[in-house]
Amino acid sequence: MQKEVTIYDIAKQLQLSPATVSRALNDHPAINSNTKTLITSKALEMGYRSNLFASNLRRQRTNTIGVIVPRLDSSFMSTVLAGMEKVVNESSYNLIISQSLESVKKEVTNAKTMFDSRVDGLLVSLASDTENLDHFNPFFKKGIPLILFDRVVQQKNCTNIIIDNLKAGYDATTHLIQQGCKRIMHVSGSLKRNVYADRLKGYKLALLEHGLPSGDELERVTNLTRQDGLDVAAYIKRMPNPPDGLFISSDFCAVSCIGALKQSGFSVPNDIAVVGFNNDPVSLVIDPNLTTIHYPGQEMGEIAAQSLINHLNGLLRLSATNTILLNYDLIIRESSQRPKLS
Amino acid sequence: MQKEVTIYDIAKQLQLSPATVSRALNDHPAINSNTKTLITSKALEMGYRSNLFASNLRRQRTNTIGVIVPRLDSSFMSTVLAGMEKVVNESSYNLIISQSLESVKKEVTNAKTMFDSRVDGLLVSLASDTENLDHFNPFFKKGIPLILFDRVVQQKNCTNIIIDNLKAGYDATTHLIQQGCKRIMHVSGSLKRNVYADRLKGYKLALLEHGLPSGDELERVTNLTRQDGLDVAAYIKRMPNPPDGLFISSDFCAVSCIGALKQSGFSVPNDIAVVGFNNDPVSLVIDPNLTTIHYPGQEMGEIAAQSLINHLNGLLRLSATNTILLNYDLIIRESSQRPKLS
DNA sequence: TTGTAGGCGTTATCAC
DNA sequence: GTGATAACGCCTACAA
Repeated sequence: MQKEVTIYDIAKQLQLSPATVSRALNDHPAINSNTKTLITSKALEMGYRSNLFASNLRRQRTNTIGVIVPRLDSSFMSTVLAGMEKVVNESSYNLIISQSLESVKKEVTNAKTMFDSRVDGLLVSLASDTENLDHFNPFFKKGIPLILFDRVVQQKNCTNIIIDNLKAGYDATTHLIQQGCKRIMHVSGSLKRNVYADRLKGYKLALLEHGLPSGDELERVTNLTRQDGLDVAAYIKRMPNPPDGLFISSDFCAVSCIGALKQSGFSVPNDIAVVGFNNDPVSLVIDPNLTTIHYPGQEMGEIAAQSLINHLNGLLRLSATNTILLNYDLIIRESSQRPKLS
Repeated sequence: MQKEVTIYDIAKQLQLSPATVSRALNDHPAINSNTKTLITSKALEMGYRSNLFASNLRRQRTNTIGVIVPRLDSSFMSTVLAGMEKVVNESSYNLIISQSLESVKKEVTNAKTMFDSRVDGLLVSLASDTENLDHFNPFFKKGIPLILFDRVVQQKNCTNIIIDNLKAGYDATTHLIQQGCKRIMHVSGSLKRNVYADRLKGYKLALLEHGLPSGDELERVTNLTRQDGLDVAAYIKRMPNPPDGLFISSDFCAVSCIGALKQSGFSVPNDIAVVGFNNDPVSLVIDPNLTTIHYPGQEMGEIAAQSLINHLNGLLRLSATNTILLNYDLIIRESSQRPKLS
């Protein structure tokens, strides 16, 4: 365990003061560029690495950003985190990542841990049963910025980064309508979450505009698990008047539902056309390949992290009602394409 | 932005010295238990939270553990990380998580970041193309412990936490043999990684023991992607003498392969019985449900984290050649079950 | 453009 | 069982 090199060691070697070394390493403008290069090369040579803890202690900030997501095991979240990581690495911040596993309780614990770790800011996507942001009050009180992404809640104090889920739901449903569907069912997740509530609204709006039937028996609120997909299929089988179109707010659930529907003798897309959401890799595994909504996780992560960092560096004021909308794509595959009725 | 409460504030209020407060909060044995409760309750009342950075600076350790995984978007990794998180939270350590996205290059960068963050220890699962551990040399030189899990490399200095992949490969293959398969093919991932190399060995061993044919045309080394699954199916279709059993080292790849095989007119399991690996949720989506090997991610994460923490706390010496083996299960589902030939 | 000096909040060492 | 004090390594007024 050799001793760490400090700015004092560099200063001594170069006959300079530690202050100058510190400034040079932080690229302070008032330092002669010659001494600057001298110092940085010496630092490299000596294997110096800056001590974040001393620095953090002194400047009263941690250079750490906390991330709380519902789960890590989705390809979407993985790309979001990759995006955040990219931005954060370039800015010499650190990331602390934790998962709530869709439980408020764990989310509260995570928030507390983040608070105790004194993160400079927080990037959060809410658990499915989170009712409010009370557990983030300590952050608000201290003026620690919080950015919500994907699963958000409208609230002053925090920026939201989302896609237009209402419009996406509308587009998905409209696509089914254009394929000739007359009776379209929607399978949603917890309506506490904007992503699901908004998609449902978009679905309803599309139905309304085209004068198609809607109503409780065509709307299922579930947890969007594999089992829920199976249950929905069973439900459809029991329906006296089953739907000919199905919009499910999650690919994974959609895929398990399609499997069960096929087993029950339904043909997809001919009897029932299906659209999912998220463009999960599993959408390419199922036969027929699943039509779905794709949206850019990497970009969402980058923007969330960048906005937070800009705010922390004083380059951007996150105003109270700031919402950033990203684009999405409807990816049309076999599961929804029906022969044109002419 | 109200001011932070420090041990000085507590000390002043209680007419004690900061030293005593510090000791009490750290549960030092030489402190009167009355003063101890007095101090802790006062600390709570004043909303004190300890400053990790001052503490870290002073004790010369960071209380942070770094984790590098190939990808976050697998249900297996997600449970591993949940396990680590659990242990780490209970021990008041912090976790810094990053993904290499299966690239050595990124893994090297990640390692550097971890080094600069002065993690106390490292938990790593290697990228698919990592050749050696040179990029971890700075850690070895400094005596920073490194634990490898799942995707490991035998090397002095680091503990490995794995399942017996050879035996698992053997068991998977033997299961196919017991189902009556006579010509079994194996689809593997990069043989640089123990997990794939060992499963291949187990597969070969099982074939050898039962006098079944093996050879290059029955062994495919791939990246285990969706496309690789399709390619394998196409390859099988072209084979003059196709296999009647298929052991694929990843569920996701297996599932895409099954899809393509079915499209080519093969029946699974009747023409070809299939076994995957990892018990990914997708194994329950495909029809027929996929037989696979399950192993405990949560436990692997917990053990990895706990071992590291015990080592850091001096409770356990990670000896040079320490390998911890976990159990696994063969989960038999429809994809491999053939009618008994009697 | 560079140097001086004090302090960020803890904890470890040494006293008493 | 408790207190005084000196670091840990860095940054930043302020001075030169």
